[in-house]
Amino acid sequence: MARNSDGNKHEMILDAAVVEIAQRGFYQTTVAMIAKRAGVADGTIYLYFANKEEILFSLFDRAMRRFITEGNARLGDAANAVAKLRRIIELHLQLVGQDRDLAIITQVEMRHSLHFMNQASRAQVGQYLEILGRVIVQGQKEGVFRADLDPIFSAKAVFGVLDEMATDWVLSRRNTRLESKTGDVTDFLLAGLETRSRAI
Amino acid sequence: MARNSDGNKHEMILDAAVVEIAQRGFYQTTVAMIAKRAGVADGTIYLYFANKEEILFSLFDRAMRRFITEGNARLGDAANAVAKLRRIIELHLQLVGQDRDLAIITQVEMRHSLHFMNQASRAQVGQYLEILGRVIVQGQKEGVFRADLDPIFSAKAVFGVLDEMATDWVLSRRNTRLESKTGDVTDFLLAGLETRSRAI
DNA sequence: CAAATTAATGAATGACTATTCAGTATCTTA
DNA sequence: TAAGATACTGAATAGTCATTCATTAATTTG
Repeated sequence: MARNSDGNKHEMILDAAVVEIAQRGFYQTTVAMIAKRAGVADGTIYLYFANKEEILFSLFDRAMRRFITEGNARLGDAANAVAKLRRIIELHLQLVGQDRDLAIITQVEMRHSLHFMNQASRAQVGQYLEILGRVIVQGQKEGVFRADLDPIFSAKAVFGVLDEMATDWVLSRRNTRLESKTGDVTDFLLAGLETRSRAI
Repeated sequence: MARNSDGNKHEMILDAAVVEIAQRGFYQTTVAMIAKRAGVADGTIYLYFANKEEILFSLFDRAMRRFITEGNARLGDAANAVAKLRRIIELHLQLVGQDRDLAIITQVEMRHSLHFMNQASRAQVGQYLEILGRVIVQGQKEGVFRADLDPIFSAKAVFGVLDEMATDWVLSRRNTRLESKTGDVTDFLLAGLETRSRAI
């Protein structure tokens, strides 16, 4: 047999990897298992990826690219900082909550090594934190966010809350939707960020 | 040779494991490496632990026991909810920030498998979340925390911020102290929790 | 002090699995 | 349609490492 008959094998392998790794974890998943689910021979994996670890890296890349594309597409119009922050929270929970297997990998599997966290993952998270930071600075300029907050710190705090919600959702067996936390999160974070002049 | 000449071997092995696993990650660390650093033979490890994974579990247990002991010892006197929350934040950052190797393990290495996260780790985090939740309920009864917040949600949000600070600290090479974030965190979280009646 | 008991050793085992590569099938081109 | 290129296969390889256990050493007991 030969020749890419149906779909893109690269994609098919990544899709298979998501399912297998989510189920068993990266180290318990063998290359053979991924190959089997993808419907290719073991050796074929190595025509598309240099080694097993690169599958994980590619997985993260693909997810992050989608995340950013989708994000940009849906964030553009938001005018003020509060609207932007609302949108980011909504988007984050929506996108992570969309695919549980992928979420297992980003929230759990991918954090398994300093090496990895430093290399791929944190660089991307860093970009995300920068975007958040800029929104916070904007809000401070608009006078709606407290001026005394360190934007870098605040960005991390926001990310921390979102990330914990995501992890909690992944680990809970219940059949809730992650999106359902959007209101609570927005409420809590805005309370922490906004100036009190508009108080109740 | 024989007979526990110097210290408790169980402890010595765990101490060695912390260093080795922090350096290389759990899967890159061999039992032989741990044995070597602990100054015992490979086989000796198995007189104290059923298998390699149990070393990781025990590590977490020991850390958590210390965390709780220290916590109880230093939390007892705090009277109102705000004081308690301040103390918890301070304590969390102080205890995690005390030992970087251990922090690498709790913040990174330990999160590498759903299996583990479900079993050991999350059960303990659950207890911690309960304590936080109770403090928040107390604050609501005292009238200082917003009554409309879901305590369970709020506890997770608080934990999320603390956990993100810890992870960020572990992954940053800079020589900061984690404790130095105490003020910012307290400030941010109280703003999110407190009623606005006491405004500005 | 001679059994008997306990603690520890570390070389050998056995299982596992990432990766390779010689071979096979399909497709393209001239 | 024959030769060449391309894509894929999957059995074999080679290395790694958790775990075992026969043996040795120290300690205790009678």
